[in-house]
Amino acid sequence: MRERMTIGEFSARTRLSAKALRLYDSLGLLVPAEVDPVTGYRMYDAGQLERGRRIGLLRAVGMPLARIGEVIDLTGPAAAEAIWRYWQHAEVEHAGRRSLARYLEQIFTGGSGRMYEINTRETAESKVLAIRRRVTIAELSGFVADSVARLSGHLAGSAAVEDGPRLSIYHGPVNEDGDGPVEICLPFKGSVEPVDDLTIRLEPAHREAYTTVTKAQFEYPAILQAYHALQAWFSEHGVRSAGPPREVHLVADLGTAEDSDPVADVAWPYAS
Amino acid sequence: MRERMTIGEFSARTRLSAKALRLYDSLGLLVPAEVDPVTGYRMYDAGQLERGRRIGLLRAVGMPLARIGEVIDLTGPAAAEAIWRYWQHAEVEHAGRRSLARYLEQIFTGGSGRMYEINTRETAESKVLAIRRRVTIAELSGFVADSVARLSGHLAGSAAVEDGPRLSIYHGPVNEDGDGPVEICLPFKGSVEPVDDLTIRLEPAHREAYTTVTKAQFEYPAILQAYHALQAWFSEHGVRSAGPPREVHLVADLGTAEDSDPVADVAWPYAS
DNA sequence: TTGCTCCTCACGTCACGTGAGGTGGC
DNA sequence: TTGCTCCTCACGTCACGTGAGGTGGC
Repeated sequence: MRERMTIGEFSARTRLSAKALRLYDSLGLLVPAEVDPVTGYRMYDAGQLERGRRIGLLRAVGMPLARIGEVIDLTGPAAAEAIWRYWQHAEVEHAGRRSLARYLEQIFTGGSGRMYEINTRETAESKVLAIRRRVTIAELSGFVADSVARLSGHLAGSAAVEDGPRLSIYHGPVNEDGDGPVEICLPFKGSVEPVDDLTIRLEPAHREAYTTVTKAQFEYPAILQAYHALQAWFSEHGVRSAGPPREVHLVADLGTAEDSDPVADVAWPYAS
Repeated sequence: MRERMTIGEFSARTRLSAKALRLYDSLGLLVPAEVDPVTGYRMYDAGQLERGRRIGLLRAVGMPLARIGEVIDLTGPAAAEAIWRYWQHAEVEHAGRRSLARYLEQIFTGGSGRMYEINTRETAESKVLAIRRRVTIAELSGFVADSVARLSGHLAGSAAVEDGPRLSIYHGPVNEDGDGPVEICLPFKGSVEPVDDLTIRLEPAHREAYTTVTKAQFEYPAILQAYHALQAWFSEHGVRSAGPPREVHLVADLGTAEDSDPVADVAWPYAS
């Protein structure tokens, strides 16, 4: 005979609340071994205790229920990799927040915040091959990589050649769960036909302020520091932004860069 | 003349959404310089941009709006300390999650999980002076410290003496935002009068399984590992818990302990 | 007059906690 | 028969996003 228990006992033995258990049931994440069709009473099997406890531990690590649903039935190396990947993401986010927290201490104590050196330059008008989409933070790095590959692939099969560093232009705010239109641009010389959602346009000449960031400073949310430093610089110098901010890619492949390597300029067009 | 702008422009220049700005207004966190009494249009002052940006940065660090409300008007060392304290808390939490994530990789890959050595022992019946309350995770360490001070203070002024290590007994689950009754107990010899919410009771003799944890393993959520290891041990040995789990304090002052110092036994009474 | 921006509800998200009001099992 | 446990709504929390339906300003 298998050992059966009510939700109350199962709750005590897994340290999950009854409310949480009912939710996991309705989501199909942890379904009682038996539900009385008349009373609706849930009966759990002793063999389900370990699954319940694992769900509780994964929640304590911060994993959302949907993700837990994908992970909970894995075993062996597949399970280890899924958890490791989730955790690496959490580590990167945490490192970004740490960097921002330090920067905030600087700002609030009135430290002149000279952690970012700001320079200015003129850019010339250029033709760009571009793709634009609304993405969330989580999709961003994948979108940039895919887009660069598609755009440079298309250029390679044409009568045009790349001419200048690649750009990510942020037409709206991109943060935790909000999304904004992001445009990836490859400046080129020669001529190229538009195809599918790839467009061709002129990026106008302008004056911009910029600061160079390292790979560690380039991840969200640490990257916000650079934006803030540029905005502060605008205020100090009595100028105003004159277009969406952009990231100017200094390296082709982020994967091979060290945390302390400069990988991009964060640049913002401005006018008096 | 001060420079005034609509919510749309203020939104673009702070990269905060209009929805967020309306929320901050209603919370009194960032109130527009002027609101048209007829149309309800919000007009912001250029001088408010920096405040808006700081709120955005603090949100990106993960600080809740209520906390931001307490911090945003601070300057100098007071501001630095407030941010630092918040961040230290985040660091401790993150370290706990990291430890849990490693443990989960172990469990899921079927690693026998021998990260915690489990032993058993018999405990004798003892008189305890105790205080019990429902607390959340955030209040827990303060509650333990205060309670120990109150209980030992009361014992010091009586005809009794402490007799054995101090206990924290968890009568219900304590986690992120849920709370469970927690009881702090000081075993003693002699006699003592109950006062206010301090009670005197017998802690019964029992057999318990236990594992010793270091200071690093003692913080939530890393501490969940020890509980899980004990539960797994129960399953392996075909026994059942016979009372609420407890933490047996091995050191008087956590503050002076190193991360790798053993500071407590996590113990759980059981029966066949 | 036509877009564009702004306004205020109201509902959705996520993972539950907390009653309310009612019933089953010992 | 009396508590205790269990059940299902329904609403609250947090920090917004996303329409719906309506209006102001150029």
